[in-house]
Amino acid sequence: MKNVPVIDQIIDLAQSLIQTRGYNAMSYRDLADQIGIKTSSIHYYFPAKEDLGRAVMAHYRQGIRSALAGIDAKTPDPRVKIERYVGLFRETVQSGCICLGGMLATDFTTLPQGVQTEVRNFFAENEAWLANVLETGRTSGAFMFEGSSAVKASAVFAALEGAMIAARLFNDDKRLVSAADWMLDTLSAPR
Amino acid sequence: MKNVPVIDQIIDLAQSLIQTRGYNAMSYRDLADQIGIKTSSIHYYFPAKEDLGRAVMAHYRQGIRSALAGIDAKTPDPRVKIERYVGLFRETVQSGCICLGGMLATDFTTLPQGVQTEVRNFFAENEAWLANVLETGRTSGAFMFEGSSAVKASAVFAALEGAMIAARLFNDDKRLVSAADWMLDTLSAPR
DNA sequence: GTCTATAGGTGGATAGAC
DNA sequence: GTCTATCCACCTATAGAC
Repeated sequence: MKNVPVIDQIIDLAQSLIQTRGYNAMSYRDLADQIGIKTSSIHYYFPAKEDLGRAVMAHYRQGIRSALAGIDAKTPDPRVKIERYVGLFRETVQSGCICLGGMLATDFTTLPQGVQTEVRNFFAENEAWLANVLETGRTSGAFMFEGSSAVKASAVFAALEGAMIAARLFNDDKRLVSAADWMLDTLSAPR
Repeated sequence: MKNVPVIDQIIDLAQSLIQTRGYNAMSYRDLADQIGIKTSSIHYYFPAKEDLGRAVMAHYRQGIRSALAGIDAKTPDPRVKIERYVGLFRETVQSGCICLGGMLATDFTTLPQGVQTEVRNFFAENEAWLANVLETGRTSGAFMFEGSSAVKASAVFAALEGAMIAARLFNDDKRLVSAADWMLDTLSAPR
């Protein structure tokens, strides 16, 4: 058994609740009751909900950053990279969640400004990584597409986010897989 | 000036607020204040929030149904149909909203059961229409793709929903257009 | 149908004891 | 650091006058 610091328990549970229920349906009371502390203890670490929201999104971004670095370290093949990237999404949807970024993007207008910025940065970061993979793949001949790789990357990322939302809606992760397969197929050079 | 019945004002405003802020961030007080009535008057028409939620989603579905019938009546060309369909999404995103179905799909776990059912039906209805257009297009040679048209339709719909969310996030409706262009391109006969 | 008044619950947040 | 106690704003919902 590990002795997980309370602050980490708060962040982890808050992330999970936001991914499942959304920002506005996650409350200090939910967190306190499930962790077994009082709401005032959470306010000690995160005086305002905005502080907690930013911390959760920052932690999530750091996790993605590590995962992307791991993918880059394990394979140079752009196609395999995308496959592994899709694997990250599949893990999330299999646990009954959608992406934190996708959830907060729909909650966007109700978010404190500091959280809004984190959400936009999350999107930009994913799209930048994808754009690089796509551009590398096009150069090597693994991929074939026209136009800006950045524009294509944003379309790919949005398609995955949408597929994730639909997959959870119907409790059917094949929706994510088939959407990803289609994308990879159309990005590949014709046989 | 038209004399819009109060019940219609409620439904219209509730729809707009949910599309902008989400189900849980839309309140009876918001509605009452903006319309200029009291919350108890809204409860007269919609005793529980679930009743209002179902009415809004049902009204939205009816609007989409009319729009799809209008598209079907105006052109038999599958490609043009998709283009007009995308036009519906663009109108929404240009008014600073995302699709009601997409919003409620992320709010899904917090929704009353009756609203959940409406959301699933909304997705199914759009996908069924898309599947039919895709299948017709494949038969006529306008489209070229492998596998089930229903599976492809769900991927197309999810991609549009995701693109919409991202387009609003960055206040950039070109994101929706480029995603739609890419889809139409890959559905068309190979280059 | 619309209102006043109110109930009971939950939201984020703070002061101060320990 | 964690607690008790409390604040006030907001939420959905209902009873009953008009």
